Parts: sequence; structure tokens; C-alpha cells
Amino acid sequence: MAKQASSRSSGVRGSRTGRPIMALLDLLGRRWSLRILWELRDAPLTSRALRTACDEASPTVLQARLSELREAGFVELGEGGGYSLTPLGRDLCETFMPLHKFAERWSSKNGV
Amino acid sequence: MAKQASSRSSGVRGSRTGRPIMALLDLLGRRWSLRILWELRDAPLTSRALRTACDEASPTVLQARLSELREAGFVELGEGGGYSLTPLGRDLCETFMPLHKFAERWSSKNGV
DNA sequence: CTCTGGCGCTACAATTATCGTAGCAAAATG
DNA sequence: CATTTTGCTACGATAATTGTAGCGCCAGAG
Repeated sequence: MAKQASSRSSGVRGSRTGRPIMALLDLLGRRWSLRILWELRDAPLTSRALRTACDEASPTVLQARLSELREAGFVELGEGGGYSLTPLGRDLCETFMPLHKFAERWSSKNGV
Repeated sequence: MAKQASSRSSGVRGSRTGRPIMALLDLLGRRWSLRILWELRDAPLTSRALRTACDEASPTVLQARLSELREAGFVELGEGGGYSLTPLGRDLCETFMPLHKFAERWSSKNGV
């Protein structure tokens, strides 16, 4: 795999291009990335609680995403356990929060 | 896998939950989804041009994502060829456009 | 008509990522 | 000490993605 170096955020597709947006788009375009940020949006969650919130996704991926997200500086693991958004992560979350409203508008046009 | 029914948007993880945001998050959390929307943001592109723009991603996935995005009503294929955003798709794109600025802010804190 | 060349799209094998289950060591609790 | 919960990992099975090649179609050039 060799995707994760150690403290660099460059296992991300598109980061080679020097366009940060590409790196971000790629990082967020991985399974459960967006979901994790979303579930953490207003309260810290333990890894298990997060797993439950994420429809019982496998801990393997969750842990991988959590590592990436932590490395990216969006998520952190508190002293007494429990994952939470960093200020930067919260900022990112705000950015695509309007997606919520959009989703509802979309689903009605989509026949649910 | 029976992911794509035909004209339903329900091969999407989370759509079972009845929470449209989950369905959207899952759809966008697939490889190249966000990137495709991003590349189409201000001009239509032919499938080849899109492939070039997407760092020569394999046509297999691109075509798959394009189908999903078309089914979701975000992207359409014009008469004379060329993919473009639908009004809805453009709307979605606007939603996460601030990500661009965020990405730059992020990359500077990240040491690139 | 024939020959390019671009279009959207597909086949297929190889490689990766993800899933699902089980379980670990460490810390907290009783 | 026994139990529970924490973050995290192993590993075989399954699904998604990659890379390369090429299809049928159509417009324009010769």
C-alpha cells in the first residue's frame, strides 16, 4: 500500500499537482471520509460510537480514514478517548454543511 | 453487485436510512465523483477531455461515475456530445465551491 | 467512397480498497 | 481479580478501481 508516509499528507492523489483542492477532493472522496466528518459535526464520538453512527462500517476502513483525517488535521483524539473535530475540521465541516439542505432538495426532485 | 438499478438512485449507501444527506455523502464519497463535478464546474468537457483533466483516470470508473452522476441528475450528456452540469449539478457545485479557498488555507497549515 | 480521427463507451485481467469477523493490550470500573 | 470499554489490528473474502486495448458510430478531408 505505502499510502501513508508518516507525518506528511502526501499519500493523497492530486497533491503531486500542487493543487491543494485536488488533494482535498481526493481525501474527501474516499469511503466514509465525508460521513465521518459529518457524524462528528456537533459532538465528539468514541470509535465505537462512530462505528455505530456510520452504519456499522468495518473498523478497518474507519481506522484508516481516522488516521488520514487526523494526519490532515481535521480530526483529533482526545486525552480521555473519543474523536472530535479540530478547529480546522470544524471549519471544513461548516463548508459543506449546506449540503444538507441541498440533499433534501435533491431527494424531492429524485422521487424518494 | 447490482449497484445501478436503472432509473433509481438507491444503489447508494445510506439511502436506506431515509436520510438524503447520507445518500449524497455516499455518492460524493466515491472515487472521482467530486473531481468530476469540479472539473465540469465552468465548462462542458468531452469524455476524453474529462479523462485528461482527471489525471488520466481509467475510463471504466469515469464512465461509471458519469452514469451515477447522470442518474442523480447532476450531469448530462449534450446532443453533440460533451458532458456538462445540469442546473441542479451546478447548484451542488456552488455548494462546495468554498472548498477551494479552504483547501489553500489548509495546505499552508499543512506544510506544502 | 475511403480514410482518418475523435466521440461515448465497453471488456478484461491485475491490482487495491473495503468488508466482516474476531480479537488484542491497555485503561477504567466494580 | 473480573468485567467492560477504549483504540486499534489481523486476515480471508468480496467488491471497487486501475490500466490497456479496442469496439461501433459519425463528421470531415482527401
